Amino acid sequence: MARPPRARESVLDAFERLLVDEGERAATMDAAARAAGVSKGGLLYHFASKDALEAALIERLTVLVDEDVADMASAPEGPVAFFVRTSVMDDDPLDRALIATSRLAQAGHADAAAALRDVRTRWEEALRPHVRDAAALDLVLLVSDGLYYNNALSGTAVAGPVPQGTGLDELIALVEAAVR
Amino acid sequence: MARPPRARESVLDAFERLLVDEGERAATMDAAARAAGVSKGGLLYHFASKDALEAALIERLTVLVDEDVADMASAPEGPVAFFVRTSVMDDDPLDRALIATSRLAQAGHADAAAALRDVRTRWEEALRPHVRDAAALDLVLLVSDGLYYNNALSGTAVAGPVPQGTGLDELIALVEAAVR
DNA sequence: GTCTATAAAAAGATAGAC
DNA sequence: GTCTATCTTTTTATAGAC
Repeated sequence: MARPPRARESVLDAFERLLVDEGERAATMDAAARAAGVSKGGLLYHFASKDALEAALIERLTVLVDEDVADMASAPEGPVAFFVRTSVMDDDPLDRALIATSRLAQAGHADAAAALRDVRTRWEEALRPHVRDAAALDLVLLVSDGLYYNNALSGTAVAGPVPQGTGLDELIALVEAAVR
Repeated sequence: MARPPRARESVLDAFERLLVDEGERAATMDAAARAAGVSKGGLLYHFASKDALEAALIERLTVLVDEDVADMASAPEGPVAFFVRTSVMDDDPLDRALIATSRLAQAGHADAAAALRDVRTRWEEALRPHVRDAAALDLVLLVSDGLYYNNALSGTAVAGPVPQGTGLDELIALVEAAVR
């Protein structure tokens, strides 16, 4: 686990990319193998089943969220602003893993849905000390969820209406004023 | 179109229910036919292909959103409060059609994603006159998106953390204070 | 309008060579 | 570790009887 084989990582990357860019239907084992430049047999050496491939993606998400929660706690602009700002997809590894896992959850993968609920709970715990009350906490989390939801939709379609630049700064200011 | 055959409606209802309750993978034509109590051949008389079934669901959503936008304009508590409140799933036809279409979009159905973007644009137009500025409009829409996203996740898994009752009232008050 | 039977394609998975 | 070949199951779709 310390040094995962690069072919294995390539397959997982390709699987994640297919989920994000083309949706769950397109993310077959066959397509993931082809996109990673290996044969189906090669893929199956690293992931014995589709479920194993999906579990590996969820595990990747969990690790990335560990890092994110730590980063959030030490963010200079404060956890709330950091959290809302980083909810806007800039195509970083966490965003990709989150959208990909969301696709699995919507397809009916129970473990993916459970993982997403767990991620949300961890963010909730990290943010609670920094907002006024329960309604304020809901507001921050829901704005973040909304941003992710729109990012998730734009992946498969035309660019979504997610605020960027100045618009994003204004949104953050508005949220901070409401929850502080 | 004035009087759609009831068998046809049963199939569409069943397809929608499978999408919402069990996810896109479970929403096969076979499963929809069985759940509706007809044979596969019976289903195919009404919907010649899976794509036709999906298109009918999207059409259903469009009609329900027409009604919703009209209701919003005449809501006693005002469009913003009405909009946020009705974003919390109470299992009405619009909510179900919206979640079901969202599942298709995440699976990679381009028309479903386009329909959802169109729905969002129509809500945006209806709300714009009732909020202070662009950031306020973003805030309202994102909170709503966040509520739908959480509803969508709870469908396939354990009940989601969506505010209800007093908590919801407080959230609405917070949003209204921020955007008015 | 609804059914059964069947074909055709796609997806997941196994076996064994290299 | 990676490949090709093959098998099984599932899913979509067609044909034609009733």
